[in-house]
Amino acid sequence: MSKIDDIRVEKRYEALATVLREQILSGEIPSGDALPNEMELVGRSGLSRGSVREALRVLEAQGLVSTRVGRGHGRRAVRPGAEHVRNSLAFFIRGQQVEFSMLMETMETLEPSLAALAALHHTTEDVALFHQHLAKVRITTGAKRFLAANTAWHQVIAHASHNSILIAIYDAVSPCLLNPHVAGFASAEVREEVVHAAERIQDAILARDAETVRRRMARHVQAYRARVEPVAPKVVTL
Amino acid sequence: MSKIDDIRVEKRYEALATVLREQILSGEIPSGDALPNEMELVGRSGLSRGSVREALRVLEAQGLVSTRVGRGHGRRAVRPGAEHVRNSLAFFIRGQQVEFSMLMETMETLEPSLAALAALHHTTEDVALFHQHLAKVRITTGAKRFLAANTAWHQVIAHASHNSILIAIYDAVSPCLLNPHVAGFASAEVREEVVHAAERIQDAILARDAETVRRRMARHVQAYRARVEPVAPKVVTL
DNA sequence: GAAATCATATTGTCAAACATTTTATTGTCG
DNA sequence: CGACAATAAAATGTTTGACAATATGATTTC
Repeated sequence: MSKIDDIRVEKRYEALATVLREQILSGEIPSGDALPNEMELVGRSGLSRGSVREALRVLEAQGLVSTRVGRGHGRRAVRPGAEHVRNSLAFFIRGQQVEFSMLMETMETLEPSLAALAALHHTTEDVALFHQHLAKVRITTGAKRFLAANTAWHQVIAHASHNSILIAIYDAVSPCLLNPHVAGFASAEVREEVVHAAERIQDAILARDAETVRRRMARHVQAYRARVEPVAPKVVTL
Repeated sequence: MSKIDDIRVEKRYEALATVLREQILSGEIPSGDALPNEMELVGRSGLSRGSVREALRVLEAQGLVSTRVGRGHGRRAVRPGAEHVRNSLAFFIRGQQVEFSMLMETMETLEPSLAALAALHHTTEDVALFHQHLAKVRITTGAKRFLAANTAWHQVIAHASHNSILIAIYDAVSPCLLNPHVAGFASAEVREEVVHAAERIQDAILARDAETVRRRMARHVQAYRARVEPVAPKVVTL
């Protein structure tokens, strides 16, 4: 006998969710447009209100609709954004008890590429942010605030890549690295070293020299890892 | 007046979902364990069954619980896995009308790193799969099947990195590149070139020479991009 | 015309029943 | 005693109907 296993009948609310999801993702219901209200969907689908609500709840959890109560409101279709990717990645990282070294590998993968892409794609608005944030890093002295400023600069670089997929991933992973590592930035020496590296990276970005950017950022992240990994907990708890 | 805007009262079912989600992610309810059944939760939470069900539906959509009906079953806690990340990334890519060049940038970021990590972390089981899949690529001639075999080989390399974060992302993105590009692999010349590149990459992986692997894979992916991008549609439709 | 009031549309919540699915139990027959 | 069939039970799925909460739109009042 061949597999007649796992036949999983589709539940009614699932079927409705699937239909609506397809309409949203295909653009048949454009992003921002109102969905039919619950009673309307009850009428059209033949399901009860409870089942309709479960379908809508699923879509909401998947980031495809947003809900507001009150006259004139209701539910709108939403294009799933970076926040949602961030969420599910965060669940993954927490749930899988991901090791710190794995996060660092991910950063070593992402940051050089993001910076290289920033070198290629950055705009004049990006440049303004570069200078603004690097200046902030230069003048910040406290370990904790220095780390925050430095992180913000990295963020700005990442966003200048204008690659929303990589940005979404970066935004999901980078917060996981912030907790315990303040200590590594206590000394003025280390801070000066970091500022110097950032300046050289930013210079190369402004010169649109992608390969130099990639090399320098790779070294920078490796240095960060070498400084932080001995102190960091093995498993990320978030 | 400061912001008293967007006060968003938390709905009751949301509150319950949050509590249960925290219990699952923290490991208080270990993965695989049964959740309390609906009536039990009704009793404990004071909510109605409908609200309890909406909470559970949300968690299910977030990949944190699985449901089976029938005596002896019910709901189990689940550690959110790669499939869920894949899903939400797929929604993002579809919904945002991502450009093809952005996908290629992502692959150019991921593949060299994945291969380099595979060089460092691969096991003997991985090696067996390497040989097996590369052999398949060598002997496959049809354009379509060649592309499939080649993709499978890349997949094996990626998984040998043993970095589940990067693997999840890779698995989400790589299927988006499969549709239209079969034509690029029609000629025997191209196929031979690809096989040769794969062999050299695999040799370096087996030699655990990560930097050589990274360089060769980077070139390989760039060549792929150069071959495919002129033919590919600008926006990914999936 | 501005402010207060009321009406209405929409989602949120509760309650109780019945349907469906799947296992566990029991009972019957050989 | 064991295999198989019938039945009970436990869990989620679905329906129906009502009322609560919320936020806007319409109306009245001054």
